[in-house]
Amino acid sequence: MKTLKYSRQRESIKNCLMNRTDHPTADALYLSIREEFPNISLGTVYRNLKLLSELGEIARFSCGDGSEHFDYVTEPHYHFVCKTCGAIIDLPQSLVHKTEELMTGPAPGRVDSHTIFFYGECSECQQKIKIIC
Amino acid sequence: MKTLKYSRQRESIKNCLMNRTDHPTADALYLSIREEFPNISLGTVYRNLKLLSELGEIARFSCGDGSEHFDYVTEPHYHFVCKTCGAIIDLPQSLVHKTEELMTGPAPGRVDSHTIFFYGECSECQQKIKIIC
DNA sequence: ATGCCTGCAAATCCTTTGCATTCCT
DNA sequence: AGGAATGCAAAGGATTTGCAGGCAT
Repeated sequence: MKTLKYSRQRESIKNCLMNRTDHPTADALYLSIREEFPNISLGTVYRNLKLLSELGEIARFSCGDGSEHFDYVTEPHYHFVCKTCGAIIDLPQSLVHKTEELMTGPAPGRVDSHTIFFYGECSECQQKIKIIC
Repeated sequence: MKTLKYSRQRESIKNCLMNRTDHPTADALYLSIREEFPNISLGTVYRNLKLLSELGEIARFSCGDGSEHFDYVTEPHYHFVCKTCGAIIDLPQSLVHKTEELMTGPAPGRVDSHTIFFYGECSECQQKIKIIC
């Protein structure tokens, strides 16, 4: 079993992630945390995020925008990704159960988990006036 | 409208991708193509894959393993990812229609598309004897 | 005191880009 | 000829890692 020793930095990373619902990247988290710990290093943020996701305390996923995102919510759920502003929004968990029923079908092996990303435009962005270039 | 001038390299990239069902990365494709074009450069492969995916001739996705994968099949379909060997296997298109019905529900905006990744272990890997370290 | 954790910087991996040259049309 | 496309190498962004010193137990 892995031994984890307390560290203020890791504590603050967990807290920061817990208080956000925007699924930040390592760098976004780093920028927030620097307000409390001006000396924290990006490497420490990466190291702890990796550690915590390996322990299953947080979730990690990539939605295709080039960097990894992190989530304090580890229960299975889906995400909506706005192509315009990049927002990542949680979808209700009830969808997961319905989807699981669908794939009890023809999987080429044992399925342990699955993720869904929906891509579109969030309602906020839809309301903005579009400038045609 | 974008003008595309013929090039042997791009032709070979398309052909190579068409003949594979393993959803290669840019680098994997590069290694294959080098057998026919020993002088092709990795940059050219990346440039053409980017171009072709922007034109919608091929599909591009990331499944969380750190690099982008490419697919000659552009019709919507889902993927099964083996956690053990990394294989990426196509799932039947029929699932897509069923899933679309599920999310006509509570999306926080306009949904244009979606992707699903199933993670597990493919039947081949399941059959292999596991060595306990 | 021991060993995990940190900050820093260098290293690595993946992808894009600038430039001079070559290849299509 | 003129404009794309290429090869090469350098640059860029994201993430990991090596190391010496610091902190928790």
